[in-house]
Parts: sequence; structure tokens; C-alpha cells
Amino acid sequence: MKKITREHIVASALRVLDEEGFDGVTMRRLADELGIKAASLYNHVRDKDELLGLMADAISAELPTFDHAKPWREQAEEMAKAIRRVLKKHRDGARVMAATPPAGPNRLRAIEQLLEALTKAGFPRSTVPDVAFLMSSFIIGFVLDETMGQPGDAASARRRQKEALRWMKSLPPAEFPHLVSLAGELVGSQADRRFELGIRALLDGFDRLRSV
Amino acid sequence: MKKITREHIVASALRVLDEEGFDGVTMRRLADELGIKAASLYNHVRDKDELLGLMADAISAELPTFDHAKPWREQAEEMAKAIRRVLKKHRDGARVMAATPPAGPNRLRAIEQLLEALTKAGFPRSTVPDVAFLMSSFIIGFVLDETMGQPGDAASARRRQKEALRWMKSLPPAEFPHLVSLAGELVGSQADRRFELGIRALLDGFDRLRSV
DNA sequence: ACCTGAACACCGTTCAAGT
DNA sequence: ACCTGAACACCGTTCAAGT
Repeated sequence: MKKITREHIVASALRVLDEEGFDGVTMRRLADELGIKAASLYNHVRDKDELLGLMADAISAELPTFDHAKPWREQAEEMAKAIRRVLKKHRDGARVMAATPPAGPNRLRAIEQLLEALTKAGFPRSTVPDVAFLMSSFIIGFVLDETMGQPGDAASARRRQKEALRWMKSLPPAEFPHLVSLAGELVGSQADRRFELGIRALLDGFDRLRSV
Repeated sequence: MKKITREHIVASALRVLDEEGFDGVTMRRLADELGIKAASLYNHVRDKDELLGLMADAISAELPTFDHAKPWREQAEEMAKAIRRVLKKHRDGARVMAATPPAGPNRLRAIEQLLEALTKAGFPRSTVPDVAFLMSSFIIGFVLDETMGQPGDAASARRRQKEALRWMKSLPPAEFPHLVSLAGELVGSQADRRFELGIRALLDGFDRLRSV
């Protein structure tokens, strides 16, 4: 086998993540993937939390860099979509980010870029961290919700959705009239459209904070 | 001891949650709290997932009811603040909601009320589920982020914050100029103000969707 | 009907022992 | 320096056995 390095471990961990999901990433399963024993991992990584942090940073490395030429609004919307795309590229990617503090060079670099863009866009200094934080938690929250309880493969995801629809339609309509009549729209996610609606609403709302 | 009922179990589980946090809610610890053995819990609850669902619904029961007389904007903002308050009332409350599908009568009742309010507010039928979903994931995402990695007691939370501040200020300013200069505003959360800013931006953005 | 002891198949992590 | 076996203190869950 190849030599075991930190990078090698993190790459394997992301592979396990994609195959087994967040709960499937165990030190033992990861060691198997690498052809070593679980105890050996502790020669390269302090503990599982550090490993998760490294995974989060590896995911953050896939984020594209900002194009500072474009107008801020377009920039921010594209950045938001790119973040969502990267979070969805790895199974339970949003859970990894949510479970992990925003440290690590790649993640910090992404935050720095966002702060830079917001400053250039004319947001007052004191609101720049607010807007950055809110964009981040909005995106992570959305993808978390969007992918919650969904198995990896698309087939069983669709089966689950059908089940949820049938269940929601069977609720007592006297008590839950809107829930029942909107069941189709509630479970049939159209997540892309919904995300765009949300990020645009949020950015529109932020826009009036700008002084330039 | 008292007779063991489902309600009794859920109440104890919430007590354990507040004391030990999300990861501390184990079947064994909960059984201890009730003065029984872990295996006995399975006479009352299918598995841990069902228990978490019941906990989420018990938390949802604490939500106030909507005041349909007030204008929608005020209504929605108050509802959002109330949800955040309830999520923060129990340690890791947001994690319980995020880990759990939106079933359970109390939670459904809250969603139904929100759908009702949005419909009355004049949102087109097809956007009502979008706005409801987006408000929910925004709030849960915010509180999740806000309370992440925070220990229960306020003292150690403040200690952690000081540490984070010192760490961020020690970053290389050439690479992370905004991160370093905004360190104070980034870690000193002022979460209440930040949440208001966010929910208002989001609701302002939604407002132009209304047709009434 | 409900509780228990014991077991099964897992976890993260430590540590002395090997090379 | 890095890997291993074995152990420790946990998990969720099942099931035959008790009352």
C-alpha cells in the first residue's frame, strides 16, 4: 500500500463519507479503507474532531475563487450557489460543516474573500460580519434541511418522497387544511428554485444596508 | 417511583438533554434518570429515532400560537423570534429539530399556522411552501450555528470566545486582513441583533412576492 | 404487560509492545 | 517513527427469562 499521510487519510475519509454518510465515518471503517488498524490513525490525527475539521477544510478547498470584477449582487449569488453545490457534492457535506468550527486555511480563505467582497460592495464595516455569518448559516441550514434523512441513492430518495406525500395527504384535513392541500408543493422540493428564491430574498434585504 | 409513561420518558429525555447536551442523551443515561434499565425503554418507544421525534414535538409544544389579527410582517417576525427562543430554551434544541423529520402533532400544528398566515398575507399559493421552508431552515440554521460547540454554562462559553478572539487576531494579517481586523465583530456575536437583521432582510425580500 | 440480565455488534481512545 | 493487539468505557438494540 501507499504511505499513510494526513492528506491520504483525509481523502479516504471523504470517500467513506460519500459511500456511508456522516454516521458511517468511523475511525475503524476509515482504518479499513486505508488497510491499517484504527489505533494507527492516532499517529496522524489527534482525534475524530480534528479529522472532521480536516474534512471540512478539504471540502472548502473545492470552492471556486471570487470574481471581484462582477457587481456584488451577482457575485454573492454565484458564491452562494457555488457553496451549495460543493456542500451537496459530498454526501452529508453540510453536516460536516455544521459539526465543525470555521478554522482551517481553505475555509478561512473563503470567509476572507466573502468579507472582502462585502466590504467592497459598500456595506458598513460593522454589518460585514453580520451579512457573512447570515449568508453562511442560511446556506448550511438550507442544505442541511434539504438533504436531511435522505439516503445516498436517488432511487430510494424518490421512494421516501412518495411515502411522505402519501402520509401528508392522509392527515386530517379539518385540522391541517393547508398542510394537506399543499402536500405536493411541500414534499416535491424543487430545491433549486426554492434556494434561488431564498438567497435572492435575503440579498435583496441586505442591499439597503449598503452605503455605496 | 412513578409509573413509566411515554410522556414521562420524553420529559426525562428533555431533562437529560438540558443537562448533558445532544450527545449525552443515550438510552442508558435516560434509563438511569427514570430508575429503570435501558432495555425497558423499548417497551415504550420503538427506537432512539422515535424518541428524538417525540422530543422535537415536545419542544414544538412550547411554541406560542399565532395572533392572526396583526399584520403579517409583524406576525412573521414575532413567530421567528419565538421559534428561536424556544430552540434556545433547551440545550441543543436546534440539533434535535435538525435531526428529526417535521412530523408530530405539535410541530405540524406550528407549520399549519405558518402556512395559514402566509396564505392570508397574500402570498401566491405556489410560494407559500417555499417561504415556510425557507423561514424554518433559516431559523434552525442560525441557532445551530449560534450555539455550535458552545458548552452549556455561560462562563466557559465566554472563555471559549476569548480564546477564539485571540486565535483569530493571531492569524497572518497579510493573508487574512479582513478576518483579523474584524475579529472582534466576528466572534463577539451580538446574536440577537444579528438575528433580527437576518430575519428582517429575509422577510423584506419575501414581501415583494405578495400579491395582496 | 412490563422489567431484567445478558449478550451482540458496534463505537472512540489509550497504551504497552513490537519493528 | 509508525503499526499492532488488547483493553477500557462506552453505544443502540434484541431476546429469552422472569413477574
